[in-house]
Amino acid sequence: MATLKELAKSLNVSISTVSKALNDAEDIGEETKRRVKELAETLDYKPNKFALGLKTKHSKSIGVILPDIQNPYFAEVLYGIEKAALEAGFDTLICVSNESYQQEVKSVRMLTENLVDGIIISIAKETLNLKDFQHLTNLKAKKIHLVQFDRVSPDLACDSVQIDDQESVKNATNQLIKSGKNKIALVSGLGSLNVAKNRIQGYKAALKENGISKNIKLLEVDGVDKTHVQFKNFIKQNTFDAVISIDNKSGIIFQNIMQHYFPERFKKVKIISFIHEKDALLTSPPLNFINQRGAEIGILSFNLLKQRITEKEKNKTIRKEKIIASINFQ
Amino acid sequence: MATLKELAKSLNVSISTVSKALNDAEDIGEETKRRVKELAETLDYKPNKFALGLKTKHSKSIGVILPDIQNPYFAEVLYGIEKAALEAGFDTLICVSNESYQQEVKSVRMLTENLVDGIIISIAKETLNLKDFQHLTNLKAKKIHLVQFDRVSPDLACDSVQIDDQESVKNATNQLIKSGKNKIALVSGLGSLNVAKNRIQGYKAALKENGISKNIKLLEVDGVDKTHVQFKNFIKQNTFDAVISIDNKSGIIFQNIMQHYFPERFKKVKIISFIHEKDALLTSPPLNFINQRGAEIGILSFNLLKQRITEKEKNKTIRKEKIIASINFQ
DNA sequence: CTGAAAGCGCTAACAA
DNA sequence: TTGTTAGCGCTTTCAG
Repeated sequence: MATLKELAKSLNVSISTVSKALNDAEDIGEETKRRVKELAETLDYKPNKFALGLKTKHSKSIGVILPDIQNPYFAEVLYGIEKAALEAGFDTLICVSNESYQQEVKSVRMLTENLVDGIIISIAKETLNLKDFQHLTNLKAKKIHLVQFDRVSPDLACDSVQIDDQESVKNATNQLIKSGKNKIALVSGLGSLNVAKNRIQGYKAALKENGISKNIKLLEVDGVDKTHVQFKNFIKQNTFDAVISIDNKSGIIFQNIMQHYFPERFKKVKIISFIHEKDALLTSPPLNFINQRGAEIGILSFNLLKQRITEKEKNKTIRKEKIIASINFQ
Repeated sequence: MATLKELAKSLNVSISTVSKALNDAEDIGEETKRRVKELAETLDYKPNKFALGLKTKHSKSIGVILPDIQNPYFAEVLYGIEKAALEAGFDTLICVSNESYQQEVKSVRMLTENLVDGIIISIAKETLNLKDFQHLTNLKAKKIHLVQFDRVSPDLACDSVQIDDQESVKNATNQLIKSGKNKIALVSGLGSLNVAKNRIQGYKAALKENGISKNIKLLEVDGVDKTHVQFKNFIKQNTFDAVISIDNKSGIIFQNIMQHYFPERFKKVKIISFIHEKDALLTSPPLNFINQRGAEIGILSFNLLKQRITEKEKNKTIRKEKIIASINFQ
């Protein structure tokens, strides 16, 4: 790897001249700049990140902490973040908390040691339950900016991006009602997450608006892996003409179980689910879906973070972006 | 963050003494070491990575390049790698190539600039087709070690870890045959990947061994997103009593389409699929699955890499690990 | 056994 | 307009 020193020697100028030329300093002659930049280009000069970090105390990189990389929604958000970060010339360090508080603390620590300029996080379930956010509030003192998405804690004073869960589910429910359904069940595999509460509220609000609150039917589980029997019993014991699934798996499972055990009843049921467009094609017929717009959320999160990183004046106003999900009936 | 300088001042010794004490150098008194370490502990001293990297030219970190983070198999391998790396005190930088050659080249470059000690990669489809591995062969000159997994190119002289695809599918096929099936179809969404070729070979080998080569039935597509119609036609036009899916989606889709359009025929068909245990529960009844043992592959890959990084004598022998998949009938 | 000093590659006063 | 220099935090050689 070429260094400033080598460039300087080749061009018979000083190291600082080269440095300044590459950084387009005011006080360097145009001709010199041209020569320096040309040689830098041909030698494929890249500044040494370690020297830079040591000097400047920041790294032009950001950290991302995801609760679960296996969830395609998070993977999609990550895609958006990386894309935006790459374009802006930032490296991205990715950590996965696996929903664990301890792991999240470790991740924050690792990112801090790597002098990231900011962190984008969706908080782990365990952390949310513990309500212990010290590892995150500490970041302010270290001048590391923080943006939350999706799993947003109101206790944290920082920018955030999320789907308007309540409004989105209310919309979806209303659409089902308009299409003639009035016995709508809701299935959740999200446990006690706030996200779940908001989505369920949206569902209830829609039923209430339409005067069918008595038809509320909820199936709530925490994780869907071993819940086939619960699903089957729920189907057996309840009548419904539509189902809303508010996580990324229960809709698929629900449809498949129903099709398998209750094929006749299934024909009259409309299911809509919070899943990725691609996963909607895993079932036959394909599932209707609520698009969480992960990539957009990722891009938006990065842009908020970048603004904080680059703005000189501290702007105290906290930005809370809410996106409405789009709803797709197949 | 505490620095050596601060420790030195507090203890009234020189910076170099502190440095040596923390690194357990031979020539420092036991008592001094104890005092230094104690203070370092209480002040939570962590060496500055940038200073270290600048000095030593390596970073105690590794890079991982995955073709697709949305594939739960890769996510699981990543989990294994991170776990092993964390225990060994290495940071992990993760890149996603999205199956793109250009992105892969960029990722290698980024990792190189970050002075990773080694890279674990599963090569992008596009790169494999282009057969252009220069960005990877270059790594040797930079003393960055390389380990491949899963998508292994024989053109690259480096350690590798993979499922024994041929043997694994042969096993699975034989088990189906033993259970009385003899019209076994194979479905692939993997396009022209080597992995697919090997798996198909295993399937053919098993049929041949059992004298039923005439029953070969293949459905090959590249990506499964918009192939419902192809799947349906295939089912309509062929008779089979079992199906092997060699990617992480086609099995699920196949079962669901069959259950939807051909429920009677479906009852007599046994399906086995290359998917994660959790995804096996997306369908009803659950899918039989071939366990690719992603976490183990991740751990093994990291351990190979770590050996290369830490060994002083260059060992020229290339290690090619092959793991046999386990097969789970539900 | 301990310390002084050089240097990794870079930036940014300050001098010329 | 360009160059000199100090210093970021660390390791390591060499001197004491």
